[in-house]
Amino acid sequence: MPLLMLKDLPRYECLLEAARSFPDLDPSACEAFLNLLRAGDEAYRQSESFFSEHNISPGRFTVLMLLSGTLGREPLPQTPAELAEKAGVTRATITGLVDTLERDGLVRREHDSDDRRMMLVHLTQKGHAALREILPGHFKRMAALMAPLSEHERKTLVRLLDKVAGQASAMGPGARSQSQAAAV
Amino acid sequence: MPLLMLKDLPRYECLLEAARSFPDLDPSACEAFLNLLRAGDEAYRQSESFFSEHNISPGRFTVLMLLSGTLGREPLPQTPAELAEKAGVTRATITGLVDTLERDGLVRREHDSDDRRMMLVHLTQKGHAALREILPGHFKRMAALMAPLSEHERKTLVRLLDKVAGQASAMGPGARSQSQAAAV
DNA sequence: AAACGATGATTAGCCGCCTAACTACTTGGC
DNA sequence: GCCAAGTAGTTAGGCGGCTAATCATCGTTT
Repeated sequence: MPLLMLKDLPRYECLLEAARSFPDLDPSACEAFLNLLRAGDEAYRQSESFFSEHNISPGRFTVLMLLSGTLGREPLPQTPAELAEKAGVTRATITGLVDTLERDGLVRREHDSDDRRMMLVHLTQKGHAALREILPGHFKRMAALMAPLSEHERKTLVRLLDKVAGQASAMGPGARSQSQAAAV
Repeated sequence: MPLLMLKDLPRYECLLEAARSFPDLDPSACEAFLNLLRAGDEAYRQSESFFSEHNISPGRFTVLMLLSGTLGREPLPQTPAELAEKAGVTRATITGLVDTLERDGLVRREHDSDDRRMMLVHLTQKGHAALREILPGHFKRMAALMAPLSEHERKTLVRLLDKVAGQASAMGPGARSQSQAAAV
């Protein structure tokens, strides 16, 4: 998540003191929120750093994953609109990502035969090979990052994060709307 | 965190099945990792949506917060290098952010009198007023997002996220290095 | 006094996100 | 058959991140 963010978060004690001047400041909510942004950003930068070693970006990797279908199965061509919906970005963004993936030979576009407004984006053999090369290291990196947490702690983390994500969706603007997708 | 990310994460059962084809895939680590990215992204988008109502971006907001010093205290002029270090971005990025903040009259730059290589960035009165206008709503939004979690769950979340962030730092490339900063 | 190495900030160009507008195409009503 | 409305994808421009290069400045050495 390339986004500007503080490297060191304020201590809880500082938040308590700040709450004196700002009655709307809930110290524990603030602390949790900032820690979530920071951990999410660091997790993203970890994957970004790893992907750059393979000359790909997280966004392009996600597009390749969506086109590969369920892991180990048949590639699944999709339209830019479908990719955008599943990835939670705009169709304009997908155009840019597919442009560079096509330039590098990892995907190819073709018009739908029935409706020429629509494109189908296909994973190429080269794209498939690129994924197979990247995935083991990606999974190792994920596992390494989560190594300090026990199985129980991971389940707890997922449960708490899901609560927050659910609330973000319920709060509306800014959160990604519901859709069905499966890709790692 | 404007970054491309899946809207709906794969179910744990799908990860278990995928692990058959990819021995490096640790299902619980993968699930936790993806949930962290998604929740972090949604939290970021929540704040981004809120800030856009005030014609500011999260990055610029962070710069203003760093210049305001500890909440409620005296503004604290800083150099672009200090801002970059504390925010965990490059000096080039800070140049761009300060450019637009200066254009909008929220900050001003002046050369350091002793060393003219260095700039000092000051928060203006207008910038200070903008912060005071934004902060109550920002804190309310944070509190609303974290409302589904009890105090105990928030503490647990912070503890688990801190473990992950610590591990990211230990893993090196991609993670933000340690520095001292306090700003909300 | 001049040269050199280092530092701080900025600039240039790329990438990935956005919104808004545009182009190509499809569908349905008349 | 024509036209209006809507859809899909792309383009243009802005913003915020990056790297690498450039410019201005400082301190040290000769």
